Amino acid sequence: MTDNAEHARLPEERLAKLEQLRAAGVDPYPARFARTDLAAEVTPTFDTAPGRPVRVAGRVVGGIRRMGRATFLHLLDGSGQIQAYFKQDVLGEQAYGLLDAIEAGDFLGVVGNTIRTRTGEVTVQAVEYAVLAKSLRPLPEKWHGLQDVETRLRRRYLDLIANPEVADVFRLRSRIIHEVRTFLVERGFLEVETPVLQAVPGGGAARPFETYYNALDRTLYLRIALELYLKRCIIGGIERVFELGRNFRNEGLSLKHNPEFTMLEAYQAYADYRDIMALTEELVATVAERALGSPRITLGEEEVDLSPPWPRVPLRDAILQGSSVDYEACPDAESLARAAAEAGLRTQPGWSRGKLIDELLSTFVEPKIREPVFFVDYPVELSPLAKRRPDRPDVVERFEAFCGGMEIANAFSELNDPLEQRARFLEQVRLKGAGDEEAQPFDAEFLEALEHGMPPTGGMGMGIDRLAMLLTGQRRIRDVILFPQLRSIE
RNA sequence: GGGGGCGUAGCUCAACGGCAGAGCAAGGGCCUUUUAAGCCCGUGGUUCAGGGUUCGAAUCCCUGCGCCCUCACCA
Repeated sequence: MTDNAEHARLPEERLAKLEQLRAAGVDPYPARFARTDLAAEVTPTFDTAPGRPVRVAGRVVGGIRRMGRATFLHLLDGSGQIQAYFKQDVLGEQAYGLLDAIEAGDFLGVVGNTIRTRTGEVTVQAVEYAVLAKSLRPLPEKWHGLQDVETRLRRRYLDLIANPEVADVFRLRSRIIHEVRTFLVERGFLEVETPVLQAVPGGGAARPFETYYNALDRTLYLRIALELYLKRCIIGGIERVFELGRNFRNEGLSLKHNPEFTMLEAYQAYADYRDIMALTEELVATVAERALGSPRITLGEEEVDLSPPWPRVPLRDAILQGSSVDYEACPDAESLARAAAEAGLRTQPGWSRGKLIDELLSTFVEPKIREPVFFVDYPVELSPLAKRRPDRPDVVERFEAFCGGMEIANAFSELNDPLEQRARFLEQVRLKGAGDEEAQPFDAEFLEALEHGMPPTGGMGMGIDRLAMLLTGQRRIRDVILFPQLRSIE
């Protein structure tokens, strides 16, 4: 639906019910109701204490079964549903009669005793009830639920009410993030918060959102990564540090991309990328175990085991196997572009060697990955912030973790040689000048910090939305983000 | 941005060149253990918006808006 005027109109029948309540002296929006019981807890406690008094509250969902002088309905609260049963001879004619003004969507508080109905459902038989909030708009249809994707996303609250499995996904997402945080804190990591508004949007390769700060009369950018500030923390002596926060990238929407997304970055002094690999696989398996009860997850038809250790595969071997292209046999962009084109990659003129390698990876390798795997030995030109392997200066101490057809983590032994970092930044600046829009900016303040000395450090970034997709079995990133980006309504 | 599909009642969907419909929701009536309650009766429409073709358009054509799929882009 795109017609705002249509939605602005309130159903007159609902307004009439509201007036009916007010005319009877009922406040349709009272400030409080003393709830003592959650819907989901009423049924399991019935057998040990049948007939006990309870006070439940929630939204009226589903159909109201009005049968003359008896009425049944279900209340939905944050824990689940419970049936309530109203009889005229218990409530009295006036209170019972006011149920006429109650509709699906309204919030009710019910005071009563638990009973088991003829069909076996534990139910609260009302002694009294209170209107807690009158709803002025109808809920989506109860049987088919809410199907229209646009409505589900634009008015997610209706989706949450109509489709209980959606609420389950977000409960699980919360649990996953909690377990990630717990895992890191248990291992001595300190959680910090670093600036979202940055003068130099570094730490990754992406186009930033730009904004303007009036008081200082300067352009600022929303961060695209957490990296450079967390390294400042390491330099400052916080030896294990992490941040769970939102990054912003001014790029396209896809099944796996939203312009704002949640990132975990964790840095550990005196660790290298091998230590971080062990940390990463243990983190994912532990979070799955604690949030789902098992390190085994379901991906479509398949079951995938996240338990460590995950295989370590050189990137060159993975691409060779996936595409028959051996990029180490192609030392320059021209020869690699030819080989990639022969393998079926649709190349574009001007792509760098690094770009070609990345395209080979994402086209021929990434989509086929099911079980978790680490790719290692990344070419230095793809990794301006990573340390070189001492025995092989053409590759860096870096890995990316893949699972279920997605990249879920990226990590390296952090480059802590300030002079080399300066040279790498200058190379990025050169690439930017040559038209590479993803090349990273020169960050003089970060370099100055690095010049004060950073201990050997391993660092890792993990896409939390993608981790949530993996562990909740969702195919689309927007299904694990409550309010994903959509085009605006006129 | 390219290609394809879709947009009809509050919701889920029909009608596909010839009177815009059903189920649910909402309204009225009956019903004191229902749970997709049931039975009876009514109500509800700028067919996304604008233009065109036609005797006649929800239907065909064009433009715009939005959503979905897909490709591109996005490590």
